[in-house]
Amino acid sequence: MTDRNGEVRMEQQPVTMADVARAAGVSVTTVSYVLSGKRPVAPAKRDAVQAAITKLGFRLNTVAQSLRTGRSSTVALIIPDIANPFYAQLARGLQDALRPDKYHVVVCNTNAERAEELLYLDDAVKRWLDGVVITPSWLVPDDFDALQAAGIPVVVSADTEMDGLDLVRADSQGAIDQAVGHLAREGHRRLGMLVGPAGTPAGDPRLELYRAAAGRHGLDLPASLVVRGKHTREAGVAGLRRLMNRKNPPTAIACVNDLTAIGALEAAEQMGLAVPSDVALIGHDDIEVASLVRPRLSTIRYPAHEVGSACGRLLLERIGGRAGQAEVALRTQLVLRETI
Amino acid sequence: MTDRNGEVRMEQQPVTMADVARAAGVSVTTVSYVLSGKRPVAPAKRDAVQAAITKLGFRLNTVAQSLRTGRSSTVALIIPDIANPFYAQLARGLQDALRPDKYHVVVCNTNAERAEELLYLDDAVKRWLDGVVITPSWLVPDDFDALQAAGIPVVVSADTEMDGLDLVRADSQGAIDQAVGHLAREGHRRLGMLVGPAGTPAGDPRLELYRAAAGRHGLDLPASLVVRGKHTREAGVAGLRRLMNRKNPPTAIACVNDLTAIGALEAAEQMGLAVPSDVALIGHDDIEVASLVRPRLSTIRYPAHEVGSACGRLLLERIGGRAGQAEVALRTQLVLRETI
DNA sequence: ATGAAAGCGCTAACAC
DNA sequence: GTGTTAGCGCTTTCAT
Repeated sequence: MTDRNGEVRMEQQPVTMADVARAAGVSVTTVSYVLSGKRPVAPAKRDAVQAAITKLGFRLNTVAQSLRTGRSSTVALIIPDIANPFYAQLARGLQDALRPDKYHVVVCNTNAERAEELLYLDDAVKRWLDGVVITPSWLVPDDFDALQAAGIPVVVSADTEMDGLDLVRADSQGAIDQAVGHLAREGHRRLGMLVGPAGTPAGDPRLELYRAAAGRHGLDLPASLVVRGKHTREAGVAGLRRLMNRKNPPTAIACVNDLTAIGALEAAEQMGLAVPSDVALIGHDDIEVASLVRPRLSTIRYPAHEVGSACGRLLLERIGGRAGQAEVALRTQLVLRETI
Repeated sequence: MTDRNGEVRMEQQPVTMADVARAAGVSVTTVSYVLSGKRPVAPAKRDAVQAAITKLGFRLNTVAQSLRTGRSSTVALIIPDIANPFYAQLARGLQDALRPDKYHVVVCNTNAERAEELLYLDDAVKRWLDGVVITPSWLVPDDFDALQAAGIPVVVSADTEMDGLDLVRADSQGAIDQAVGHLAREGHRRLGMLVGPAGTPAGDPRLELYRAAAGRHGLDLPASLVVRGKHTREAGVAGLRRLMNRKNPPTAIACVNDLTAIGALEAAEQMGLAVPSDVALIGHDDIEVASLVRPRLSTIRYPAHEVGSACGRLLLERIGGRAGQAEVALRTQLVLRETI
């Protein structure tokens, strides 16, 4: 390699503990213990070691440490897409919770594909990661067997329980009920929904919640008015078009998240439909853009950053060895803006 | 730990290569080579090894591999904040470029603080990361000496060259010139700017570009009209307020990025100022929300995803051992919407 | 309070 | 084509 002046430079040999020990006139054991503080060291030697460390520019080799201890100080965050603002916020929350303990977090994008999810789980055991937090799109509990066998704690962030795994969720039931109640009062009778694939954590739970609320408030949410798709803006535009082109379209549409709702908003505008007078629209998550679009999106606030940090704290407990299954449920909240 | 049924379960011993070798009746060398393919192995033994691997559920221990080879297959992405959509996009681009090679990327949020930046750089050498891509807020070339000494490739994503380091940038000069030209034609004469701290890669370059363009087109960009701050929405609202409360306010404001521009937009609305008739506003980056706010934000498109993947490709080259300094410059482009 | 030494699981000379 | 073996740099038991 070349340095800043274009001259060839040797890569320096890394300085090891043995080097420090030699320079300080002590054993590597002593060096190790001044670093870890796990056993008392005579002040004189302590100082000698510190001096040698700074003089030589020694840095503890974390991978050797990991090989020895079996702990890597890194956790994986496995999500559909970091470019989705919801997950970016969640990632931030997780990292904030983990930083005091100096964990690294590697973020893994699955594009909501099962193969990718599996691959990253496998990676986690191969790399001896200390934990994983995941928002699964297609995984079932059995898929985590290898992790469990390897003793790697998993916390899942999802709406719905995954048999035996730690869970961080937000309970949207109350907020959804309120939203649907509001719709009913506004005179809506036919509700449509844009949601994820059937049979997945990303598809069923929110739909069920809306279905139940619709029943309670006397709205119709017929199967013909639920359209399945990805959780993207594009899916939102496609979804609204399909719904509003039905012979008997809904007057209100619930969207699985804000991204799809925003797509729906665009599509409505393109079709010349006014929101909420021609179609009411409701999102989920309350990502930042929700309040930036016009009309401002009514949505169900799902606190991504808090979810992330809750996942982090739970993970830390598990890594620390505290066993047992936990389910932490965050508060969700209807935020009424201009689209319903 | 407890398994899904609540029963206590032992953590299984990891299966090692030695186990596989024993089961297959070969040496660990052979196992290693069937895995790496770095030397031919007799088909019969190959099959025996494969069989043993699947039978025992063996997984290569990556950290042992790293200790031995000195390569960790992970790189760091060091940025101010993953919750900023621009960086989230960049992260995605980087990951997409790196995935075929199975690199892990750990994302590190610095909050644009020098201490954090330094800390993560140090981490990179301690963990023997294979490379780092960074958008520095405060670092100077000397800060990278330890990485260079350790032979860890660095690519920086910034507007301005950092002496001796690989750089991925976009050249905004042309687009900024166009934007300012447009402003001049619209009759603007006093231009203000919201920008980062002086003396930093986040502060100076874009300001200089605007200053030069202003000069060329006969606009004034006096020091009294440049306000320094963070690159956040909040800084945007504060900034616009300060500027528009001057005795002699600007008629147009250039913002260092879209987030601040959006903050400015909000502040303008709150102050009852119409955009662009009372103040024209221009952003930078063209993150997704730019086209979602009303009025739609005119901005300079800086392709985050492409930048990220360019960083990834460059890093791969360097890790592969190709030396030399590169500077890749992406295309930037004025996108005219409704705010200027 | 300190040190010697045995590995953690793997790779890659170096023999054969 | 295959195996033996010496480490990579650290932690930690065991002895002193």
